[in-house]
Amino acid sequence: MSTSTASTNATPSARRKYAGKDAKTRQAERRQKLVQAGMTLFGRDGFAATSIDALCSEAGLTKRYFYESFASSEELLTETYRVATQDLMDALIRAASPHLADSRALVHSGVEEVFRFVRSQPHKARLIMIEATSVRSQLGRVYGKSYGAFVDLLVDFTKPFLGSDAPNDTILAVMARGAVGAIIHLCQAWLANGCQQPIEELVDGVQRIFGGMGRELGVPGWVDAA
Amino acid sequence: MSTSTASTNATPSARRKYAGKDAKTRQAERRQKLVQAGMTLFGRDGFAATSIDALCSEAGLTKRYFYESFASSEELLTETYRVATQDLMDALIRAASPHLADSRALVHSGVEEVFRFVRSQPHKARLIMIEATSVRSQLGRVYGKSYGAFVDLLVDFTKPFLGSDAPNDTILAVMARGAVGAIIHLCQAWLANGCQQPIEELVDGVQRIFGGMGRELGVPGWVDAA
DNA sequence: TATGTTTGACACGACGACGTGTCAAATCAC
DNA sequence: GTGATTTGACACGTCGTCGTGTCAAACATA
Repeated sequence: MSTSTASTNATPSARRKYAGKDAKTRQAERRQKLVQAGMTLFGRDGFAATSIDALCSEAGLTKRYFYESFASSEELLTETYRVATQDLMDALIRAASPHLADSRALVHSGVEEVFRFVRSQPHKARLIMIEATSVRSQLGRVYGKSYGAFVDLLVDFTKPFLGSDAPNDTILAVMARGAVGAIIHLCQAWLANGCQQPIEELVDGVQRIFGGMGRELGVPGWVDAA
Repeated sequence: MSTSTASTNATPSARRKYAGKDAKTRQAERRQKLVQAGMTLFGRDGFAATSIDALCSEAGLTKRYFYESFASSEELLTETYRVATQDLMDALIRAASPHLADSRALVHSGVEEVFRFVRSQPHKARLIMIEATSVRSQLGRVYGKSYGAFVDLLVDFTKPFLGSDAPNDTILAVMARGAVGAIIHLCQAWLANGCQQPIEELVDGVQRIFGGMGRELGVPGWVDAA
């Protein structure tokens, strides 16, 4: 498929090793390098301002190897976004899971982790929070799904604490979507200002929003607290 | 300025009327047409997918007149965004101002109006809610300012109702920013699904978020209500 | 009607990005 | 060492957009 020579087609010596690595391994490493370059450039300059040549240059590869792994610039963006989102999701779960029983600590640790993530990996964050919303077609669907995953995560974290008079799932979903949106937008504004505002202030504000929602939903830890 | 003939420069006969209209009037009308075309195309196809030729074609003008009013595609986008945002702001104030005394009605009318606006003018909404966040440089600043205006509006609407134990302005600003972000994100998701979900559900969810925040802030109408 | 301005249509060169192709150098297997 | 293959560098043609320029037709004024 790669070369036009019809004779050496199947797998005669395609498994040759280079640098002690399998052909498949090398290919995967190149792909990995491209995704990494995508993190840097898409996150720093934005999708529209990033050319395939620039990506290859950043990855230390040539265009040939770009098209080996991706059919278009947007395809790389989609994969890059997927990886970045997964990273955030992992970090979030890792930070929050020790506090599954305490709703206040759960919110605090989760929210704080998001802002920490944004500050420590601004490129990745920019990709997730800003660049993703803009690009149409392909990424649109991926973004929708991924965004929904965070909403679902929030709902899952919340459900165990819900009171008996909580609203139905539809309204709950709207609230969760709004809550995720609030955090995303705070991150966007924060990034736009170079993450200058102290994290504590942001966490405090978000926690009050969540606190209000917690009261609204009859979550035990919130209803009586000041 | 327009032609290079240095002789007819000042205002010898530049005030000639065409179609019964002043030169300045015609120029303003052309500019207006371009802004309208920007609403349609930027809002429908996105900034990246909209060429200057397409804008001129949509406006029924030629490129000459584009550069007469704008130096670049992004300059038109900025102006288009400014107008669209102003429209939303006006609609919002118009809908909310009859209910300045009743915090519940204020929130309900305001939030409902936003969703109504989005559904009735999806292009404009897409421009405000989605396209604006993506484009860098010029628009970045305008977006920040405009977004801040909505946040300020919300704070202004809220302040009269605040209890004595309300948090300081910094935290209040974070909460307001988050609240605006929640609405924007709900609109984004709503738009992505073709505005299928009933407005009442969205309004209900947002109102519960605001309700929680109202309780958190000690707003009279919210603290005791179910 | 005659004149000069405004307008619209379109052509032009420049530029950058894309996707493909070529070719020599580096590298491994035998 | 020899041959085959992977790799990197780069050239090429194509395309779309940009910004400017040209030119004839339409039109208002005298």
